[in-house]
Amino acid sequence: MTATDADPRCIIHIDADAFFASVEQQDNPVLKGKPVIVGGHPQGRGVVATCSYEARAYGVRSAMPVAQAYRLCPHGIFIRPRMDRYKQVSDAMFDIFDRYSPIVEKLSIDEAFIDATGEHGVEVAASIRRDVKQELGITVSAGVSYCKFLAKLASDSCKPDGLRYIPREEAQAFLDPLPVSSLPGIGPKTQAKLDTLGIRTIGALRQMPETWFDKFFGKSAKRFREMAQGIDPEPVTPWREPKSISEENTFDADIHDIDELQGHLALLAQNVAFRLRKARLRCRTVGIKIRFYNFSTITREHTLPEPVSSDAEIFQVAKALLETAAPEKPVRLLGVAAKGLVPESSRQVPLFDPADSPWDDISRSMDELRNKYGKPVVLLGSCLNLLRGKNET
DNA sequence: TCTGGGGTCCTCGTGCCT
DNA sequence: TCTGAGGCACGAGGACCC
Repeated sequence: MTATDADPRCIIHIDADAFFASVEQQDNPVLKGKPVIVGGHPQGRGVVATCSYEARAYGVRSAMPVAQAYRLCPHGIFIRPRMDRYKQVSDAMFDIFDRYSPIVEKLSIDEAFIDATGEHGVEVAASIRRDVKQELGITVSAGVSYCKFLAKLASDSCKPDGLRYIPREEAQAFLDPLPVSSLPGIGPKTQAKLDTLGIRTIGALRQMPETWFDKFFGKSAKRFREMAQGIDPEPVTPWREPKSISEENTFDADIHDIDELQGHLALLAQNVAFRLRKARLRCRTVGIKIRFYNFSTITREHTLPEPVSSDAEIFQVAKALLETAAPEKPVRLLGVAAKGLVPESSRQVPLFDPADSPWDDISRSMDELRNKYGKPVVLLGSCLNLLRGKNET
C-alpha cells in the first residue's frame, strides 16, 4: 500500500495557537500585541508553558527555563498559569468541535482530531476556525488530510492562524524533505542516532530496507515504515480509559529532611486519591518518583492484591516506598502515581462482610468536605506536620 | 542553560511458576 | 530431584508528547 492508494477518510487536526497566552490576551486586552510568557516565576525553577508569538520573536520557546526566557526577554509579561480558566475555554472549544462531528479525539487541552469523513474537510475546518475566533476570540490552526499524522503535520506547517490541506497525491512530496523528527515518536535521542547513520529526512528514512527498520525500531518498525510512506491507519478514537493518574511537585529548594518529604508525600497521595475517586476508579499499583538535586531520577512502585482509592491506603504504600528508597541526597522533586486503574466497583467484597474498607467511608466523608470547602480543608496528619512547620517559619 | 507537570508506551531485567 | 525453557507479572527506567 502506498500513499496514493484509496483511503476514503477525511481527518481534521485542530491546534490552538499559543493557547494559554492567547486566553490571557483575550481576557486582558492590554496584553494584546505584547510578549506574554506563561509559566513559572522568573526567579524560580519553572519552565515556559506557552508564550505569545510576540515573545517567540525574542527566541523564547515552550519548555525553556523561565530564567532563560527572562534573560532573552526581560520586558516580557510573565504570568502564572490559570489552568481552571484554560479548561473553561477548552471545554467551550470542544463544544464547537462537537457541533461538526460526533467523532472527536481530544489530544490535549488545546488540540484535537476530528473525523470529517463524508464531509468537505476544508470547508468544515474553515467553519470551525471561524466559530472559535468569533465565539472565543482565539485563533486555531487546522490541518486536513486522509490520515491523522498528516493532518497534524499540515496544521503544524501553517501555524499560526492557518489552514492547510494535504491531498493524497501530494503526501509523499510533502513528507520527503521533512526532518525525521517530524514523525511522531522520533525525539532528540532517536534523531541523533539516525543522524549518525546519515538519515536526516523522511525521504532518506523511506529508502531503508524493511529488515533495517525491524532492527532499528523493533516492535515499532511497521508504524515508522508506514508513516514514512504516508500511511497511518490509526482511527480517530473519541474516548480512551486513563492508564494512570499522577501528581508531582518540584520544590522551591531541595529537601533533605525525611519528615518534610513525608509531609509532601501525604499531600500528593491525597490529591491523587481524590482524583481517583472523582473518576470513580481504584488503582492496584502505587508508585513514587524521586528526582535528586543533580536531576538523577528513580522510581519505585508496589502492586497490591486489592485495588485501593483511599488517601490513607495510597499514602501508606507511598510512604513505605519512600522508606525503602531511603533518599540520602537532597530531593528536588517528589511524585506519586496511581497505575493499574480499575473501575470503582471492581474491589472484591468479602463474602461475610459486605462493608467496604474502613478507609472508604472516611474518604467519602473527606471528599464531601473537600467538595464543599475546597481541597485543603481536610489533610492527612503528615500534611499537618508540614503546614505546622511552614506556619512557624 | 539548567531543565515543570501529567501523561503514554516500550524495553529490559528479574523472579516465579509450570 | 535437578535443570532448562518459556510464559507471565512486576519493577525500573528511558524516550517521547503536549
